[in-house]
Amino acid sequence: MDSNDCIITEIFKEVLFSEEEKQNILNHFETVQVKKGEFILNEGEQVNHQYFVLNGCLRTYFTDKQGKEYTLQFAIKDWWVSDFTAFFSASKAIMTIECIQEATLYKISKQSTEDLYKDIPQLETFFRIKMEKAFASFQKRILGNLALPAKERYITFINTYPNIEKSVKNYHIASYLGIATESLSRIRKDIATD
Amino acid sequence: MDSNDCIITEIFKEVLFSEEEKQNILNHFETVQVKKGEFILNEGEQVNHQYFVLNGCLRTYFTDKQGKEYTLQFAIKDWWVSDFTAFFSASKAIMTIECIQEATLYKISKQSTEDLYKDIPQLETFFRIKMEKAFASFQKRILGNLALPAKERYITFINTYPNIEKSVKNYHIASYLGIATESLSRIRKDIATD
DNA sequence: CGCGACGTTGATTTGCCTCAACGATTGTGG
DNA sequence: CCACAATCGTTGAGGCAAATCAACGTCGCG
Repeated sequence: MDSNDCIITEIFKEVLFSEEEKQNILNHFETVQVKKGEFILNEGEQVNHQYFVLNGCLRTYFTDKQGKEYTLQFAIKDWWVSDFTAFFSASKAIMTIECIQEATLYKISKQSTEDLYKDIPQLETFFRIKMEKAFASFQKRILGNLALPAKERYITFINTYPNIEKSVKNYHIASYLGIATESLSRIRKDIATD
Repeated sequence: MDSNDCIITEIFKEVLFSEEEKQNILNHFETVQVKKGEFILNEGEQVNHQYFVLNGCLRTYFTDKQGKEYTLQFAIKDWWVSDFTAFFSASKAIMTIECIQEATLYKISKQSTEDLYKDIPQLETFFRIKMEKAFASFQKRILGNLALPAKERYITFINTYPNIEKSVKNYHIASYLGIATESLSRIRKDIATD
């Protein structure tokens, strides 16, 4: 029961549950281990799960017709990851999720998520608030993309996600910022010579 | 009671309530009438309310240091509007909300929203799902801004929001797309001569 | 009617992309 | 553990999409 408590507190740090509730929650989660270079979701697949990242790093990206990749987000410790647009509407993925640093994940299905909402209303509140924060961060990103030039977007990125910066390749960051790897290289050089 | 039913069904179309619940909900809402050119929120103000748009049109925009405006979103009939980032965290607005076409709004405070979540769990579900959809549309916008050139973004916009297009000035659309008004003008010309 | 707001057009500039080549670093098999 | 290949990052040259600056139509409204 000790290690179970551990999982629960990892995922739902702020929430308190009864023993019965804990057991109920645990029955819906499954641990997954993924290696660098593996994919937990491919474009076109049905999206039935969301994942909580215990450790490691993943990236969610979109691939356009020319094969260019655009990173929507990185996920490290304590983040949830999925193609949420598809997950919420129980439809097919338009995104790919790649493991870029060996990771341990807790996996839960959409059905389980909804069952838990019914059984434990606090969980619906928990996920609602998570959503609100994710929404806010997306809003910030949209404004940043509209209002800031590439250099400032890069600076904002490394300030906002100092932990992620260490785990990912520069070309991943470039694809997150929406610029070419060469441009990022020049920006870095430019910043270095201040 | 008839007109009250009307308000409730306007806002929460999909949800069914008891008479008691309806009365409870109504006690928390207030009708607001705003004229073109008026503001329902200014940058720096405490954000305590969100608004449901019954009719008319508003725009939420961010202003940078140089005074340039970036439209985050338009709101027409059936949309909710606020500086949600600030609303969720009960903090100060970084956005301005301007009425660009005379509008009727239903207004509710953050406190009231949370009280209603406790009294009527269906409402928390309702708002959670709203959030999920808003999150999905923001995700789409981020990817569009990263992956598409200005012309394609404009075409996507007028296809996605044909109703909004009629209500707003071209320079509002330009500020939504993140381009100069002159560029939008040239894109429109370009599209016209196909 | 005339003024101000809005939209268009032209000329020029600029930030970033693309293409190409070349260092640096990492990983792997002998 | 080294050698070599593959991957990743950097640099340079040239091009393009969109910004900026400036001027000029056009429309709606007091």
